[in-house]
Amino acid sequence: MPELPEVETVKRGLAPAMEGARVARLELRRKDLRFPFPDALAEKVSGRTIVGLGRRAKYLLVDLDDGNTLVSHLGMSGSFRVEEGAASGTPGQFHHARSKDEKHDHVVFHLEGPGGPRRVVYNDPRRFGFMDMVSRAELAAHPFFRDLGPEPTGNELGAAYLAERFRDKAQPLKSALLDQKNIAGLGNIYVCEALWRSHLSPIRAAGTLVTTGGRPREQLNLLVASIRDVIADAIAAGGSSLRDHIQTDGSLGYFQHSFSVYDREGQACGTSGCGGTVARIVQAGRSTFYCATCQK
DNA sequence: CCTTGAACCTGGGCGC
DNA sequence: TGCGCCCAGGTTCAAG
Repeated sequence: MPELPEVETVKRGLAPAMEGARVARLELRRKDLRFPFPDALAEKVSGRTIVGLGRRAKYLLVDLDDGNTLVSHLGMSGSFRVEEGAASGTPGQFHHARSKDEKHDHVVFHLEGPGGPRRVVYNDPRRFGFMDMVSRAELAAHPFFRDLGPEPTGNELGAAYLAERFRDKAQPLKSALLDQKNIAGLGNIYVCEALWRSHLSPIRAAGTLVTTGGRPREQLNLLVASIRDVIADAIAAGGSSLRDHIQTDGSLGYFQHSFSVYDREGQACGTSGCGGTVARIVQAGRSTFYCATCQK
């Protein structure tokens, strides 16, 4: 499911339910997701208070009051949902408000706070997601985060920075933008969309956007602006929902209705005056959607 | 160093 | 209705 805008949407949806709440119990319904859960994860989280939620790249960060951060990656199919009310079987007026367990519910946060008891449930059919516990002081140096490039929404990302990263690179632009070491948080959808907005071909060598002197060419400025714009637009739309919900209340993001090329093979290119058709090719084993007529 | 392909896992869609 | 095949928002690791 999740690239940066989807994880940001999840974070914003979880914040009202989780921030300031106490974890009465963390329930792990299996011993692993993509990786085994760290030792005694349930015991370490149970009883702690959540002091804040954060996001870095595609990672959701749950800051606890003991200085540790629960790090959650949603892989391809992970999602969170919030359920107000007490746990099943607990006598009380909230019982009716609680939803049924669903297939692939792997982790349940049983929370208590000013708004009453509630559950936050992590569901992940493919189990490519994972959770880990890292000391906040060591977060930046942790292997998950150590090599990540800048966030596309921040000031660090600019044409000069990308020129430095792309210089002399024969690697296709598509792959260079998917590389989390260059920019953190972009995935298949938003790379395709940003390249279309920039009129740049996904096949083109990344180094061709840099002069021999190492200066960014004008097209690199356009690429940076396109990346920023598409990410901002997607966050504003609550992310993209392809096969399932993205928002924590079960509703859908709607940026998928704004796709210009992603999953639009055979459809007309929307670039004004272009007249081309969206094509699908495979790069590094993944689908790339683009218009060969206007993306050079 | 670089690039590609397979692997991890389940489910949905489509053709027959 | 069922089967087989292909595809899927990510990341990592082996191989060439």
